[in-house]
Amino acid sequence: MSAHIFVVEDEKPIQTLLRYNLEKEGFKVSSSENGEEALSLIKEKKPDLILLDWMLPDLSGIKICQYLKHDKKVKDIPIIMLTAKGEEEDKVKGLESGAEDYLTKPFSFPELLARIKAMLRRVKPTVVNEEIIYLDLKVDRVAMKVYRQNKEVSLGPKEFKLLDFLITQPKRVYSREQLLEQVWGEDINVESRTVDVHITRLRQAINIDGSKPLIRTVRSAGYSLEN
Amino acid sequence: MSAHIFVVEDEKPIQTLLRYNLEKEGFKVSSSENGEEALSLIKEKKPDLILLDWMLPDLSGIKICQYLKHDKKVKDIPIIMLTAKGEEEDKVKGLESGAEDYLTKPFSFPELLARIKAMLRRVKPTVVNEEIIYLDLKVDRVAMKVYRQNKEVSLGPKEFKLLDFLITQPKRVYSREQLLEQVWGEDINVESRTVDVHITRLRQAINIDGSKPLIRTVRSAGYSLEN
DNA sequence: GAGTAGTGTTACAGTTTTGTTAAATGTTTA
DNA sequence: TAAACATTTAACAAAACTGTAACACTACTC
Repeated sequence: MSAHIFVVEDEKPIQTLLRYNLEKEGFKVSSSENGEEALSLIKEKKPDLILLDWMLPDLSGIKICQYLKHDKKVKDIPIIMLTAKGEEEDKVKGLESGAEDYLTKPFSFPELLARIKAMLRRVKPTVVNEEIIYLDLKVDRVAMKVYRQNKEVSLGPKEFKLLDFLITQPKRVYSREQLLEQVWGEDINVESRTVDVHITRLRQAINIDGSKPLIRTVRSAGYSLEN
Repeated sequence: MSAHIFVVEDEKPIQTLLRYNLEKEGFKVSSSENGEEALSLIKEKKPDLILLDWMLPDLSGIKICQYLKHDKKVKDIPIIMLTAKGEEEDKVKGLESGAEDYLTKPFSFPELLARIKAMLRRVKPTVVNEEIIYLDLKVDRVAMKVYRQNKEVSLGPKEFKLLDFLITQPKRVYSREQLLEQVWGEDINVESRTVDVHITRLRQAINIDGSKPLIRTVRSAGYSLEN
């Protein structure tokens, strides 16, 4: 259920505060301090929701909004604007340029949280058919199924999560620590060798015929999904 | 674009003002001055959007909201609350009870209009299928009947709701929490194991012959309607 | 009022999944 | 090449998860 939220906010303290609180609520958080960077990161990461500060040093919020709403790949990501107090004009413009909601600074975090939840609740059914494909491997996040060469393979929960995470950025090498944090959870305390064992199990599970292993070991660094 | 907007507002002058302005914008407008009437009219007319005053003589806005959001037929109609100034608490409650947005009185009409447009733009045309068919399973939402291989099977209310929800997106895996929220209701407090028991009962009920179970268990995740 | 259907909870058994350990295997370095 | 280091794998016991029967309770029906 953990949704991914992208925060565009140039004021460091606010950004930190938002990140801290959102992560405490179990959201995955990415952020950027300027518009240009935000645009490319958003297209790369495809978050589930965007918190967008209206006043930015380079691009204005309205420009970002318009830009995002004209890009097929990201136009359905809901945007909540954060505006300075009393900028009536801006709110109207913002909503007209495609933002889904706005909040006036200063705002209470519970209120923001309620808005975010309301938004995600409404939007989530739209996010159907999340399928990720890499080579002959397909992960269907909605049905929670994995296919290799169009044949379904059965994975245990951990194996599924592990693969699901690895496939989001194929070829990228993740350390055991990163995998533990992302797949197992930060708090949990598990030997780092455990990752190895699960990697082995995952390898066996997705190894239809005696073809390539599909998971690369990078000595003294970690693993990546790759042939 | 003529959408149909329903206004629930007990203060006559405001209602008149809203109606006048909305109609000038080309919307079709219906309205009601009290909660009870509103509920039945909304279910009858199925508007595209609801403007809901938070302070009403009989039912409170929050009650209306909850009521509407638990009624399958109207729960997807977006609601914009109109709250008195500074009722922070109310906003949060409102959004949590299912409202999509709110506006604080006094508000400017352009702003309201922008909100309405943003909301309508976002909301997908709700497909209210009267009959949903998946494989040899048919759910008739109007008659509240379920057929398997054209033979009627009798389900209890909960089982019906459960199946009705599962069939809206076959193959999609729902967690026990999601099922509790959607089928039982958010506020209600029920053990999550209860879902298991009802799944078992539903399985037995729709299992005409000794064929496939039609409901898949996804260990550590939830259930999906699937063979 | 007794009888019935529908619900929610609990307990138990059976199964799957998981983390750990230790030995085996592989790779780099001096 | 040997020593040092890193990864793979099998085995096993513990933990987690699920299915279902049994039971209690409620709300209705006749």
